[in-house]
Amino acid sequence: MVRDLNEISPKEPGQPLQRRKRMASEERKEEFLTKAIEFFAKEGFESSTRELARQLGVTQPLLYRYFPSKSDLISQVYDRVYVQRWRDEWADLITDRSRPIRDRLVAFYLAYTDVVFKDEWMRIFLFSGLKGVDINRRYMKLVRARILTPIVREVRRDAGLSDLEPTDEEIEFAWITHGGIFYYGVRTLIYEASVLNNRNFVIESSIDAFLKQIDQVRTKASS
Amino acid sequence: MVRDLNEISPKEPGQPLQRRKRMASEERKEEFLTKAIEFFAKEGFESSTRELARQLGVTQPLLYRYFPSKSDLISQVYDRVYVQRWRDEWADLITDRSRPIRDRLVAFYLAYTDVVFKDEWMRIFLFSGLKGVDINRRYMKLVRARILTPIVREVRRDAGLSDLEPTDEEIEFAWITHGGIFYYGVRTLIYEASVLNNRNFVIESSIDAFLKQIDQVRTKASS
DNA sequence: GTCGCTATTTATCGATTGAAAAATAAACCG
DNA sequence: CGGTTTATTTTTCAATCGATAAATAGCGAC
Repeated sequence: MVRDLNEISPKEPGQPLQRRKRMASEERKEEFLTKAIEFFAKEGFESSTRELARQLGVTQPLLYRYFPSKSDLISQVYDRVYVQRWRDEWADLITDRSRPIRDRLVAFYLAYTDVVFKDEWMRIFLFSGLKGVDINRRYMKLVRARILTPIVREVRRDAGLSDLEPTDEEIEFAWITHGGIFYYGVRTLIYEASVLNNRNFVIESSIDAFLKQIDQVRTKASS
Repeated sequence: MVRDLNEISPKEPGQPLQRRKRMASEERKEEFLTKAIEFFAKEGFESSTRELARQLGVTQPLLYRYFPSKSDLISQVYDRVYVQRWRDEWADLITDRSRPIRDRLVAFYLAYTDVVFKDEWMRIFLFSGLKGVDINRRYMKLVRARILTPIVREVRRDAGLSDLEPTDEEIEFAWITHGGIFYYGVRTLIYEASVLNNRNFVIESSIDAFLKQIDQVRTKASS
């Protein structure tokens, strides 16, 4: 029996009527991946492939033509969020010695939070962190190596020190400052519990407090 | 057919042999709830009641004698973690005017992190935050009302100000400081990515930075 | 037009899920 | 010992899960 696919009222009323739309393989995969990021960010990685397919307006087995398994799809979501949204230019903002150190740090955190203060990014980061996936820990190491260490080195240089090698205390204090800014994003985007909608204020205050305290942190470390 | 329950080698070898142990209803529920906190903290709330029962050494339907549904069990887990672990004495540490303000804030955060820097507490907080449950937002309001607002008021008083009413900027900056400390716990316990295992250093540096910056925050707000 | 490729749907499988109902037995009382 | 209570297990169900295989149809080539 031949079914009329353009039939307006399908047999199952709950089902969205499916008009087949053939898409080029590449852009279809792109569409799936983009939606998967949004979907898993909102619902968590335990959510079903059927629900994802439903929101895409396709059937669930079609996903398996583009991704061999659910966990493979999730891996590609991680890659999109963690790897592809990292900007190598961030390091340049920190080390641009033509500008005062405060300006550089503020400029960096404005650029950085432009990327990570997104609902999708934040939620996927938090979900994957709780799952203990490897990519999360690698991301933390990347932040330390490419952001925090350069920050501390530049601040040391700005203070006229010849030895630029950061101590553990300095790195930890840079982490704390970083965490304070990051957690503002979590409060704003996830918990909807921020008081002030002013990213500039948050970043400037945090950087100023960091710069005021870092000398003492350094002194304590050497004592 | 009568089965011998004391049989040493049961028919299904994978099954842990179940010797019925009748427990008083109250302590059984207590046992279930305690284990449920640990279990859901580790595995997430999407994990199955069967696996929880397996770890408890009982059958899955027995859980439903003590909790009407899975979501009810989860609610009671929330209550245990959020409500029952809150300490009213924390506020007293902040407002104890016989001590210098710095000592009070350090003492408070040592006491506070004694409770929340626990794997269970942290993970359940993060899981429930991502699920957007109401109790999470209520907790954030509690922190603001019972911790951050008193802190800012005491700092204002210490600075000799007559008006103790906090501005939004002050509360937000207190949140940032709080978040920096909190995020240290997340890094240590969840991401296993802390540099320094020294809670005293983290709290003292954070409080010192806070106290050095708060005047400027207050000035900017009034301008 | 019609033929071939393949994007898409249909149908289905085995495992797992939360939950209810019924059967069983441990503990207490007389 | 016999009887009652109820904690616990056994059995079972309907939904839902990730995944596979087969059927179907859109679309470009000729």
